[in-house]
Amino acid sequence: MTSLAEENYLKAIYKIQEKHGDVVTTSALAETLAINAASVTDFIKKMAVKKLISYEKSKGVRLSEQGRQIALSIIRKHRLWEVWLVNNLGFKWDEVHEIAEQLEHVISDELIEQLDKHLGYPKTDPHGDLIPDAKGRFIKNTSKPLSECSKGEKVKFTGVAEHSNAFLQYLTKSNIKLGDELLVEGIEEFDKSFQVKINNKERKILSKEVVKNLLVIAL
Amino acid sequence: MTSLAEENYLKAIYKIQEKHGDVVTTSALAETLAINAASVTDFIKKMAVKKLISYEKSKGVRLSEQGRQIALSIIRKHRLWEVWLVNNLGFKWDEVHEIAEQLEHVISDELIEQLDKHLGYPKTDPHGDLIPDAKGRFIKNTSKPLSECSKGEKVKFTGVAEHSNAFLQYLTKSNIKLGDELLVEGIEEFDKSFQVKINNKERKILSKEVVKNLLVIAL
DNA sequence: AAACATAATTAGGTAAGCCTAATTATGTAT
DNA sequence: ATACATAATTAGGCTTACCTAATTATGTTT
Ligand SMILES: [Mn+2]
Ligand SMILES: [Mn+2]
Ligand SMILES: [Mn+2]
Ligand SMILES: [Mn+2]
Repeated sequence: MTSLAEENYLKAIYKIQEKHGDVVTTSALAETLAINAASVTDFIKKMAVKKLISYEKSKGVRLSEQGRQIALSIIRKHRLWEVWLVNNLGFKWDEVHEIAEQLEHVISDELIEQLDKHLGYPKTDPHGDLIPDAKGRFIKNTSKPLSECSKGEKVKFTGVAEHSNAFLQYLTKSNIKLGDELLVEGIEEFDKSFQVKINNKERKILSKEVVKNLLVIAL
Repeated sequence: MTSLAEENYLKAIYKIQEKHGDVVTTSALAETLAINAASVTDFIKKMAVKKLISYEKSKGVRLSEQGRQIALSIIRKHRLWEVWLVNNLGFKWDEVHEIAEQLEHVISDELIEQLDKHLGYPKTDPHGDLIPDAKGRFIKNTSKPLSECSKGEKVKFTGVAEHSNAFLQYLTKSNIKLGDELLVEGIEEFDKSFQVKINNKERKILSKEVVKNLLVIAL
C-alpha cells in the first residue's frame, strides 16, 4: 500500500519532473510540499528502498516506472474529481483544487472507473489539463503558450500553465473561458503585451505574464 | 480540528450509545474499532481533555454535545455519499459502505451542502438510515422491527437493523427491497418465523433472524 | 470474606512523518 | 587552489496512534 504522504511525494515529484526535466532535487521537493528539506531527505530514502523512486545521494530523485504509475493514478483521480465538482456540483474552476486534493486519495478502482463513466470519459479537467486513462496514458497534446503565437494567428484557448486562484479569478473576471477563440491582432514590442480579439467580439490587451500562461492550440 | 482517528472514535461511540444506551465501555469501543483496549484507554483520555467526550475512569465514556455534533456530521456525510454512490454511480447497496468510510472524512462544508442539494435533499440513505441535516437533526422515525408485528398487519419495509453484506445480499437475492409492502400472513409459533406476502404478490417464509432485522412502518 | 474472572488501566515501546540544529557536500567566485 | 554560498545530509527529538505485557479495579461466585 501507498500512504497519503507517499502519494503526495510521488505527485510532487511527477509535477516537478514534468516541468523542470529529469532529476528532482531535495530542495525543489521541500519547496513544493512545504516540508523541511531534512524531512524530505529522510522520506525519499525510504521511498527509494520501496523502489518508488531512484535516489542518488546529493543528486536527487526520479520516479521509477511503478512510482510514475502511482503518480498518474493520483493525478487521474484528482482531475476526474475536479470535473465532477465543476460539472455536477456547480463549483467554479477556482474552488475545486483543495477539495480534489482530498478526494484524490480515496482508494477504490471501482469508484474511479464508475466516476469516469458517469462523467462521460472526459479527456480534460476544468483547467484544461489532460486526464490520463486507467493505464496512465495521455492523449496527444499540441498546445503552446499564447506568448509563442505571432500576429494574425487564430487559436483556441484550451488550458492554463498557471493554476493559482489569482490567475483563474483574473480570467473569470476578464470573461476569458476555456474554448474561447483568440485572434492575435497585435503584439506590443515594448512590453510584449498582446492585443487579442475574443470570440470575434471583444478586444483585450493581455500582459506578457498572462499570455505566457494561456495555453492554446492552432485553429 | 478533528483527526481521522478522533472522527472514527466519535462515530463509534455514537453508534454504540445509540444501540446499547448511555455509557460506552472501553471494551465495546475496542471491539467495534478493532483497536486494542489499552490503546483505547489512552485515546479516550486525550479526547476527554479536548472535551469531545466525558470520561469516568473504569466506567466508560459518553459524547459531549460537541462530540455528538461532530459524530452526526460524519454520519451525515457517510450517508449522503452512500446515496450518491447508489443513485448516481450505480453501485449496489452492499458495495458502498467501505467507500463511504473514506469519503466521510473529506472536509468541506461547501462540498457536503452542494452534494445534499445535488441529491435532492434525501432523507434516508440506501439502507433506510435517516440522514441528519446540517444541524444534526433527524426527522421523526416510527419504524420498528417486523418481528414486533402481529398477524394481519400490513407494513412497509423501510430499513435494516443489520448492515452486514451477508444480510444485504440475502435480501437482494430474496428480491426484498426498501419500499416493499409486507403483509404478515402468519407467525410460526415453534421457530418464530414469519410468513409474509410481498407487494401483494410472492409469499415468503422469513426466519426470526431475518424479521428481527427488517425495519418497517405501519401502513 | 476470599477467590476468581473479566475489564480497564498503566508502563514501556514502535513506526510514520514531521521538526531544528549541526555537519558535510557541491559548485562558483576569487 | 582557497574561500564562500548554497544544498543536502545526519543527528537527535517530537507527536500521533497504535502495540504487548504487567498491574489494578470491579463485579460475581463460592
Ligand atoms: Mn487541481
Ligand atoms: Mn485541474
Ligand atoms: Mn454505511
Ligand atoms: Mn448506510
